[in-house]
Amino acid sequence: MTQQSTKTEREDGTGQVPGFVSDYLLYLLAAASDAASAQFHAKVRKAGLRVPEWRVLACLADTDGAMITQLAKRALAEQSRLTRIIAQMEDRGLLVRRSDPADGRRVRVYLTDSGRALAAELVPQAQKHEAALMEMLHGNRGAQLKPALKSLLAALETQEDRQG
Amino acid sequence: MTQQSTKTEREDGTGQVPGFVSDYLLYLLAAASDAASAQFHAKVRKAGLRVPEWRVLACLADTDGAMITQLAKRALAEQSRLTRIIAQMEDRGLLVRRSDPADGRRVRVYLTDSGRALAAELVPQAQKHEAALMEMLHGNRGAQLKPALKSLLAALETQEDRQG
DNA sequence: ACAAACAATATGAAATTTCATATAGTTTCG
DNA sequence: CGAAACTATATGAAATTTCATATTGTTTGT
Repeated sequence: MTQQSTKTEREDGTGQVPGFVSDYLLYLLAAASDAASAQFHAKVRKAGLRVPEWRVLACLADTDGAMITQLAKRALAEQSRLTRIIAQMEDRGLLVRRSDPADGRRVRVYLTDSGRALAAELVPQAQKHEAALMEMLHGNRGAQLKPALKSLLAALETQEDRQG
Repeated sequence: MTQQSTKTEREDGTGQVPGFVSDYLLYLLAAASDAASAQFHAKVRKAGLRVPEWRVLACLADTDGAMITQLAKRALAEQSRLTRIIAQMEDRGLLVRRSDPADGRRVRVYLTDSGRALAAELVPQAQKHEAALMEMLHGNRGAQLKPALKSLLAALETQEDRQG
């Protein structure tokens, strides 16, 4: 029996209780996402961006000229929120919006040189941070993490598609 | 440039590009967390709770009488935000706050009968939903997901501890 | 070609979140 | 003991987010 304390609670910060939450998949996902992102997100903020802005930047670095709706999905933000984030980023000169000549409802978003420069600075930092994380998981089950997550995402997308 | 497709874009909703983001661990974690939670969080809202409130409820179902700070960590919310969420939940009669007799700075939070009843309704629903998710991943790499996430969390906590 | 249905983005207004800091209680140590 | 340092929670004020819906543009069916 390692710790059958009669104390009311543990003093280890997270309040390590066995319970439901600690083994609940949605908690593990959210907590892991939070914890894993924390350090890098601090760098993002030092670079003058908030997290959703960084996400937009990264998405655009991958796919310049994306539509608002696509960006919202990819950057995990609700559409009206994304519209305003894009507006702010445009004000700061990181990107420009142009309506799609082929379909006037669509607004396409393009990085400016300044935005591209910022992306060129942050993406490698993100990759470096990711490498450090993977390194940290070495020997453990790190190698299985990404494939498992992709698998989950794929399954969920399939499900979504079936449901409309 | 890497992108030699002549098409302006893909039409599959997520804008499936190879790119950086799609294979980036922090994106996979955040996206998986989001997507996996979506359905259940809809149920939570139908039960009249917002997501952070549900988290608080679940945490308290595990560890009644937790402190604000502990709850904030566990429910993945910033302290001042949690304070206000707790206040709202108290107004709704889901929980009560009592200051710790042993240390007057601490506020301990206890579920009321009403709160406990709600938890007793939602926790099994969460478990059922989780089971469905795990089921969905069957044959895939589902079995490895939780251990991998726990491993990541453990590694990150260790790291945090080292850094203070 | 027209109206209805649909799709993409924008926006007002209320609610929430954040950030910095205030407040209150506790521990440390000279 | 008493002051300084610290810890836990609360709060004001600005900024952001959400929700519902408006606006604008496109497609479909007749």
